[in-house]
Amino acid sequence: MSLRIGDVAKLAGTTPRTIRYYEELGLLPQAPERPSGGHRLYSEDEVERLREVIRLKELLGVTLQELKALLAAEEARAAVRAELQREDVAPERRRELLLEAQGHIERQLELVEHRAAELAKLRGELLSTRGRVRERLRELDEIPVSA
Amino acid sequence: MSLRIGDVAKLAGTTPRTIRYYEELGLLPQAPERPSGGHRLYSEDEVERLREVIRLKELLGVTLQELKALLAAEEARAAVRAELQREDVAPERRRELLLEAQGHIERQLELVEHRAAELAKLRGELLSTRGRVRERLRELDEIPVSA
DNA sequence: CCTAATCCTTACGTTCACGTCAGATTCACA
DNA sequence: TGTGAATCTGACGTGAACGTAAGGATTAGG
Repeated sequence: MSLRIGDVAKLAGTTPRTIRYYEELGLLPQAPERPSGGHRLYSEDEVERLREVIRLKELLGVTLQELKALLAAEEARAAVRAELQREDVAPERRRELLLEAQGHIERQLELVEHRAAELAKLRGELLSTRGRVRERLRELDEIPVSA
Repeated sequence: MSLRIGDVAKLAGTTPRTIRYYEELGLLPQAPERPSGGHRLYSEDEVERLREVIRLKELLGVTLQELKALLAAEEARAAVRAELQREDVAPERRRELLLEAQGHIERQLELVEHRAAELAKLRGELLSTRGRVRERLRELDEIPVSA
């Protein structure tokens, strides 16, 4: 049910130190739960969140500070989810939250699509180069046959 | 015709220090040309090469050491191009060079395609999340109309 | 040919993203 | 209830990827 920092680290493929560091930077909520002992306790959701942070970091190649800015999105969405759970939210407020979340998603999408496009371009170049190399190899193979 | 290190840096959007650093690591040929003065002189080709290094670094998110290994590909291809220019290369040697180049390209492709796939996945997730948010916004818009 | 701009090497400094160690505290469990 | 394992908070260490400063040589332009 509740995981300790070491468990979370293993589940997410990282280390306790990294988790504390991310918390210190504000990439993770400042202290999910701290029973009287002072030890951090996490839920499965926190593991997911951490996995997502790591994934974004690797895929987008941004600094942790930039990532923190981007992750305002996640927090906003978490807030939205939490607030939207209750049915008694004023439609106006609902709209506000959703629009904010949408903006953040849009920013992430732009970043992702930009990188995806660059990668696709690179991939295309590599493919055509490989094609040329293959052709030359075929040419080499044909000569001895015709000779 | 021949560019100095500062020109190359500007053209490639980096600094002289970085160029020297890359040369030191072996990412760039150890010293394109050094007339009696000792100053480095580059050609347009070197600028392209440097741009490519920077591009790969950013897109693949690898360390400079890993990148150096990957760039053995470029050097092999450069060698191939140089050697294939001359028509008097033994077909056997030709084949050898081409196969080597092919192997390097294959490695780059694997890396690129892996990252591209991950990015595509992330993009898909973001798109579907955006879709859901949009839907909820539409729902919000409809209620006042029916009321 | 003279001078400001650029370049050289060497070497120390810096930022990021953690690793690692110390000393004390807390937790799991036999 | 004791005890070994895990966690806590500092604090210092580290590797990667450069930045920056010093002191001297070189080059470009008027």
